[in-house]
Amino acid sequence: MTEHDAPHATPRLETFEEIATRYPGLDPEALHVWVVMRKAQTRLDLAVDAHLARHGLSFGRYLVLVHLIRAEGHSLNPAAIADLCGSTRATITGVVDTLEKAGFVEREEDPADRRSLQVRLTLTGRRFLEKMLPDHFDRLMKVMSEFTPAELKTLEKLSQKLAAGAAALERP
Amino acid sequence: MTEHDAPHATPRLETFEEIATRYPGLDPEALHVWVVMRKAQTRLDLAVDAHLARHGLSFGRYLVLVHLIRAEGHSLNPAAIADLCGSTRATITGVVDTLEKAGFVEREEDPADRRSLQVRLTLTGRRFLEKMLPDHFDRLMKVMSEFTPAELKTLEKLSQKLAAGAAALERP
DNA sequence: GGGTGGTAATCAGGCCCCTAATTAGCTGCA
DNA sequence: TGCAGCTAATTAGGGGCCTGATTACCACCC
Repeated sequence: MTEHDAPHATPRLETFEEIATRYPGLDPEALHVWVVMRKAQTRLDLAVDAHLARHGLSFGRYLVLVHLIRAEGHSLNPAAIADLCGSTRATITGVVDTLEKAGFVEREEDPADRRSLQVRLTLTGRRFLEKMLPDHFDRLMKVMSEFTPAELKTLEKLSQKLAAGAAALERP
Repeated sequence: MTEHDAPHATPRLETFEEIATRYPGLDPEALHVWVVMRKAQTRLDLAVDAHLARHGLSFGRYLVLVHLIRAEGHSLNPAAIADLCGSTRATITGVVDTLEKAGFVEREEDPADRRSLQVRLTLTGRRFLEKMLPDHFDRLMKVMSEFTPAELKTLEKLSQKLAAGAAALERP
């Protein structure tokens, strides 16, 4: 009746595993490590999001705040923030809206160019960061304390190879 | 005038880096590796999403299709799919809606329990996977070919430690 | 047999981030 | 001068995934 009632009639690939085993260039060990690695990354991502959410932050909001506190005068324009965060100006507009409502940043007109503006961390925002960052660092250090110094070096090297390999996903 | 005009008047923590260096438990090397690692993960995530998007898939849709093709009878109920994908039933409802519109899956009533249903991969869906998976595997292998067999083993081990460490982010 | 509690999927509404279109202002050149 | 083309930020609208409420149904137990 349906195709899979007669699997022997045609040499059809029936499952993911069959396709995998028949794919000539495939290294099962490499595929296994890929899956383990991606699962770990997903779990870490979720944990980071949940951790930041406890402080009322999304990752995007957190990143903007950190770039602002690092910046000269705790102040940047939206375009610069977008570049530093690797996101778009439109996204930054929304994130800054939220942070402004929370009182953590404020927008100031740029007298030299009326198209432009500066986003400045407020005192409230700075105090908030000073309060949340120790917990943040504490948790990061607890994650990283799984690794010996030698493993840290290895992790860094492998991360760089991974970033290089990501380019292979982006090609034609 | 504003607080930061008089940085010497109060021993205030002014920047992320200052907070970091003053934080007693902080290992700068570990923090550096954390940042390198997270950037690599972000880049990989974006690359995977872009690669799947070229096939018209989100990661969620891809995952549902893969679990279906692996399943007995290419068929699962939404609750099982949600468990396998690590997402909620409500999310699966939406993903299955999209896949159904594309003709890749169909819903069938479960005669034994009228609350329940089966989501089945259609022939169209299976053919689609058979066509896209070789490209998918090809790209994954290109990513993983950055690593020697020994490095793969190390990567697996470090990934597992990372997943274990993620728990440290989740605690009180 | 009829209510009570549990479970299946779905709906309603929200958050985050994206792209494309829009508005406003700058700049350089005929 | 005035206009063409660029650039800044925003708005409009959409996609993906979430939580919490809702609807329909099963199953147990009195």
